[in-house]
Formats: sequence, C-alpha cells, structure tokens
Amino acid sequence: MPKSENFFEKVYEVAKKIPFGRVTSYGAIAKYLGAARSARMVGWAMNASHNNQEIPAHRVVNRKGLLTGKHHFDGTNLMQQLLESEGIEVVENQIQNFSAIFWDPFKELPNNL
DNA sequence: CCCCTGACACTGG
DNA sequence: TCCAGTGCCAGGG
Repeated sequence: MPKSENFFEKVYEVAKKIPFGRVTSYGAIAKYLGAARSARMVGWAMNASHNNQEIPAHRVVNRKGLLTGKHHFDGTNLMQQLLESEGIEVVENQIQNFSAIFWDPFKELPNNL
C-alpha cells in the first residue's frame, strides 16, 4: 500500500473521534489535517475505510449536510438509518438542524495530530 | 506518462 | 444549503 496511508490514518483518527449523535464535514477534517483543499481525499480515505470497522463514515457528510456518500453503503438508505439511530434527523438525504449537530474538530479536539 | 474520475469546497452570477 | 465553472490531490486504466 502507498505511503499516503499516513494521511488516510489521520482521517480515520479524526473520524473515530466524532461523538455519538454528531456529524462533521469532509472539508472540516481536511482543514484540520492541514489540507483544506483536499476535502476530496477525505472522501477517498472514507472509501478505503470500509476495511476499518471502527470508522463511523456515516457521520461524515459534505458541508451542506447532504449524505452524498450514502451510495457507498450496503443498503440504499443504510447511512440514513445509522444517523437516525443516533437521534439525527435526516430528510431527503439532508441532515436537519445540521449546524446544531455539526462537530468541529478545531473546537472539540485538542491540537494534537 | 497522459487522461479521467471522485463520499468536496469555493467563487461568481 | 441555487447553479455552473474551477481548483484541489491521488489512484487507476
């Protein structure tokens, strides 16, 4: 595997720290890792996160709160089900009250990593 | 090595 | 939180 896994691991580290019932965005994670313009890479990392059972990929959405990645889950609406099971309201692939449950790594996480 | 694609974000309209 | 266009980095063919 490529050395880029290092970047992937960082993404996983942050993703794993997302609290129950909260969500964050690809861009937020990317920015936290010092790669603000590499939000796509976060998505790519999530793609590979299927090997990691501990990664709550369903808690990561785009900046609008849209479940753009639901397509990559087993079921058509599995991602939504997972979020709803955490008390997150989802309508038409969009997280309701997104700004309220949004989890900002900069605010909630210490400056490690 | 070149070209396309991708679970995104930003800017201008 | 529209829409279209552009930039970004990395992987795969």
